[in-house]
Amino acid sequence: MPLHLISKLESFTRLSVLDRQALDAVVTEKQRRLGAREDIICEGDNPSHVNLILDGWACRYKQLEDGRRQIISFFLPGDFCDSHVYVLRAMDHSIGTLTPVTFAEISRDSLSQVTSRQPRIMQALWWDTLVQASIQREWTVNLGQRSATERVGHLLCELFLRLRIVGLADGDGCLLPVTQADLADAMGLSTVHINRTLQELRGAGLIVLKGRHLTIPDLPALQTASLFNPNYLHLDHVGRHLDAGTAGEL
Amino acid sequence: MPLHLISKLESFTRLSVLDRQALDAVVTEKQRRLGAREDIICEGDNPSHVNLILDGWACRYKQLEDGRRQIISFFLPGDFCDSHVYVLRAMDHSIGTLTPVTFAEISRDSLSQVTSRQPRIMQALWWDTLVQASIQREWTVNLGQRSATERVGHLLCELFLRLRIVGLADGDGCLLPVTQADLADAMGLSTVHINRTLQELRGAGLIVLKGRHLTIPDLPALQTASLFNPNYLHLDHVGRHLDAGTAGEL
DNA sequence: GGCAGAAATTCAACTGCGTTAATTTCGAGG
DNA sequence: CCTCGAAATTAACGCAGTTGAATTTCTGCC
Repeated sequence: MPLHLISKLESFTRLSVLDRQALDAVVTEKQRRLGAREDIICEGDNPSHVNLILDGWACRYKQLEDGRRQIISFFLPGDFCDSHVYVLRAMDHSIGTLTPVTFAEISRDSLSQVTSRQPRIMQALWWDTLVQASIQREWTVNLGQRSATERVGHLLCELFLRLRIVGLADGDGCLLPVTQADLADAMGLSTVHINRTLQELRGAGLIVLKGRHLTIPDLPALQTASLFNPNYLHLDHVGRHLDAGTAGEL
Repeated sequence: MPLHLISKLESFTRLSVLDRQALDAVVTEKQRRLGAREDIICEGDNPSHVNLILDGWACRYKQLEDGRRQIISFFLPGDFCDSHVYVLRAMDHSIGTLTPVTFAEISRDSLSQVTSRQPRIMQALWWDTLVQASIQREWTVNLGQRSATERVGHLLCELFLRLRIVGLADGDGCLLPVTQADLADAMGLSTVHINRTLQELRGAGLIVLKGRHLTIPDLPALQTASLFNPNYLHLDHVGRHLDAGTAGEL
């Protein structure tokens, strides 16, 4: 049961075997797979269920009438694309894949059944939802205040830590399966300048980026250079669990 | 009972007399008042209750170590500052007043009691929460893609419409009780450039801004100029209710 | 009505990032 | 191994927005 979601939720609270089984059942119910650069759901659609990314990277994005595109958030394995969307009448943005993606379609009923029967899961999903909102706020700060270098550095710190809690980091590195154009759309910069910025980070020895693999040889250094403060990811519980030696290697 | 929150929620769903009474009780429980430029709650604090703005303007903000400040969102009368914050261990941002503010401190228990007893309220608060998240996403687009003029125009459209659904607009205008420095911190621009931008919008006849009062003589024109699409505010229900002649003038 | 501090406005010099476009490298498929 | 399209890289030039500082206009208060 290699469920990234579980590994993430367990960084917040401990789940019982029953909890895990319940989650597993919900996720197994209906799965879909898409190739890279396809839409999972489009602006204007009427959302009927919740999507959970199981494998691959996706993103939320909006396209302005004149073609400009903003990537609003990245979805990594274990991320929900909007629990509770169905309260709203129509999607105000689209969700698309960046790489080939496997995801679970969870019906409104299944989800509310699990959460009402397993209060731990309810609590954990709440935590996850709040963290996602917090990440969105941090992006506002990132786009509003940070220079290009700080901004990109900050994003790389965030993605690395997020991948780490779902068990997708390898030591001091991780996969970064997106193009520089994608990064540009996310950071509100041009591709040319993203390229310049990455060179600069490489030149300063803060990152090693070859092909689709990112290494951060000195995370604290990159964090400092990017004015990155991890508190917004609310990982405060993680340490304790790892120390207890229970979660961590799921 | 001049509760802006109620007027907002009724733009989403109809509330019963009981619903309204319940909300009123919760809000009356404990109220506080602060002057302008004070903090309601600070980064690092452990949140114990939910705050609801009753009167005045506040904002969410983050301050970087080197002093740069980003306003992450504006809170208008009727806005909740994070339902469910208390799930998290510590605030990752601060909430401060921009004008003198009256707000209600709602305890975790009171809130969960109301929502469990009045499902309509639960549903309406969910809608409100999702709309707030949607606004945060739109700010990401705003900061990432729009030019200074579009960006400021977009913000003014948003604030006007948000004030309108809580009954605080007067025809084609509303109060705008914030300084240009505040707008600058929200838009990721310098005060100098905010000033230039406002001049430009004035020059184009898109806004009239005198003292603390804003008039938008031709809202569709400002919307077009700002690439503003109101769908992200999810007001789709409002029209129907107003047509029915029930809500609107609360 | 006058004073003090805050807010708004204006100016000029400067720069970070965008734009356009050309060139090189990479990766998947034949 | 070769080819083709996508992605990455590089360079030159322009502009939107910044910085710092000075000036003017408000606003609240005595």
